[in-house]
Amino acid sequence: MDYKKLAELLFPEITKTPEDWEAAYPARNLPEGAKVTRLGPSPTGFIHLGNLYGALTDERLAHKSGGVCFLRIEDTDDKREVEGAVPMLISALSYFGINFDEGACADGEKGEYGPYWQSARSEIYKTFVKKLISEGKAYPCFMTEEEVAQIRADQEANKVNPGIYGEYAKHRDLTLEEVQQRIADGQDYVIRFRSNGDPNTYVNLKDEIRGEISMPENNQDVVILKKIGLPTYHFAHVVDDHLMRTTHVVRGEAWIGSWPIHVQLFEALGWEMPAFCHNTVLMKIDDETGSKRKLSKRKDPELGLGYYKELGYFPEAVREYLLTILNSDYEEWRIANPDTPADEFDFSCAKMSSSGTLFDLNKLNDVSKDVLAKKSAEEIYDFELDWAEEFAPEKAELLKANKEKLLKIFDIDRGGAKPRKDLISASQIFEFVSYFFDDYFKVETEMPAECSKEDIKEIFKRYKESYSEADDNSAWFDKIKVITEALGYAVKPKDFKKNPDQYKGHVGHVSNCIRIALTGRGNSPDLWTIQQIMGKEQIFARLDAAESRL
RNA sequence: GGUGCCUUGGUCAAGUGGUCAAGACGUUAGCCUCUCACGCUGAAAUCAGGGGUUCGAUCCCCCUAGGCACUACCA
Repeated sequence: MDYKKLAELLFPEITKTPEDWEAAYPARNLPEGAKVTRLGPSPTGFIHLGNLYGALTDERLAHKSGGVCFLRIEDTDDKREVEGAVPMLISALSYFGINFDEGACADGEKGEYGPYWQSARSEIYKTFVKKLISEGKAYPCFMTEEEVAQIRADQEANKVNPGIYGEYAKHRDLTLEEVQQRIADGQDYVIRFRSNGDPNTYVNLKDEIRGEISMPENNQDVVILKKIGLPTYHFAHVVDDHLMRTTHVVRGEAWIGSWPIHVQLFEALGWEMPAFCHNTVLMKIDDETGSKRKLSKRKDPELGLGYYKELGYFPEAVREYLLTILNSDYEEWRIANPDTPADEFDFSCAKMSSSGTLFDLNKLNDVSKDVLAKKSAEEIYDFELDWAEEFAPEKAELLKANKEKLLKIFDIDRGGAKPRKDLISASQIFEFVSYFFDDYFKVETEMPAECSKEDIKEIFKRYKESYSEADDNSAWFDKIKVITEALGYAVKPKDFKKNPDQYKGHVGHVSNCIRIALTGRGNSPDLWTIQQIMGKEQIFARLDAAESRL
């Protein structure tokens, strides 16, 4: 068999040589140790937290090392492309701080190693397919999909390993004449890799996250070029990551199984392998079965990135959370370096877990509280406003009309050594401060049982009589104490706890009557501060309204 | 069926042939305190099971179980 003739017969239109492409995409000129990573999504639209989780590894590895992170669209499957998916993907990732140095952009692409859409790289793939054919390392296979399916069915029935290999690779050794004839007959064909692997021989592979992994050699004559003239993932991955000079292939653990195929391909092409990082996927507990499973775009719409944006989580908080579950030493680093930008953390594959992590909303919220506690009132306000303008226009109006007031509200207990940590997300923050606004004020808590209606009325009456906006915090509280004592309540809660029979209640109950009247809730930040923001008019109106509800 | 990966408290996890088996979230007791939050001090809670190897195993080996994934002209 003259393989060169076969190659020429199959790909007469390919005139470029492998050397041409090598020259077109020279080694990158990067500092020592700089990593080149890539994200290779298929353009199917929806993107969820799990995708972000994976993408963050690429981004950190590259940017922490002074390298390059690029975006390559893996659209070799003509059936899956979703309109507008790529711009959506890019903007969602960008919102959460994942930006690419090169590759696909919303309005095209940038960079010297393109095209970055695999569907536009057909000529490149074919050049290398042609090379493999000319060396006898690949061959055309004319079996129809039905034939292949039948072989598989027979194999399963006979309990032998399914696939096209050995005796099942019927077109492995067709003569040049046979190939010519079939093409003349108009038969479709794919190009298969001619595997010389032996499943009884094992290959030892090194994974940056998991260490050494031993797997049987691949013996399948896998398809490398599909009927439609585009490559399968296996071939595209090998060619692209070589030509785009990727140094670290970060991908899901699902790819471990086909790793031996990729190894063979790299060897057949005479290329050096990049480093591999097979990461785990984010899991959740399935509500129905109660067991752990990976995030699904169909079952878990609430884990879509758009959902977090809509709830108003700070992108920085989501990123911080992801970092804490991505690198096991991140949390301790953060405790030791509370004010250092997250980007300075020394992200490493070695600190990644090799078992699937369960998504934990509690933890996300906790991380978010810490992140927000360090923001200024202005930053909180600006974020809140941006969020409202996109998702709740009527709230945006309110926020704009009350900017000064809100800045004061957000400033309560902010910035000190022990800042409040009760702000989580934009939607929750709005809810948290909503009682300041009459349109959103709701009575959520009953008056304390310790206080009778008559007492409450009396408390309000005396409170209004004595109230002065000029009082400072302690002067204000002294007046509360006076009322407390006069009505038979304990000024010190401890006294009440020691002798509950001697008092109707304590100062906490009395002040909570006022708190509930003003905020509708039993819990709130410091009452005096709240009143300074509210102003006398609103305070008195709320007290009167509360009294009328008794 | 075959192959591979994974298995330390409810969750994320550190860790080593000899430890009282870190830490964080959550839960919880208390302190502080006008409520909440913050902060502080405590508490409960973990090495999947069974065999080996060893003076000794969470750690090394084997088996089992469970979870996850791959086994396409999808990625």
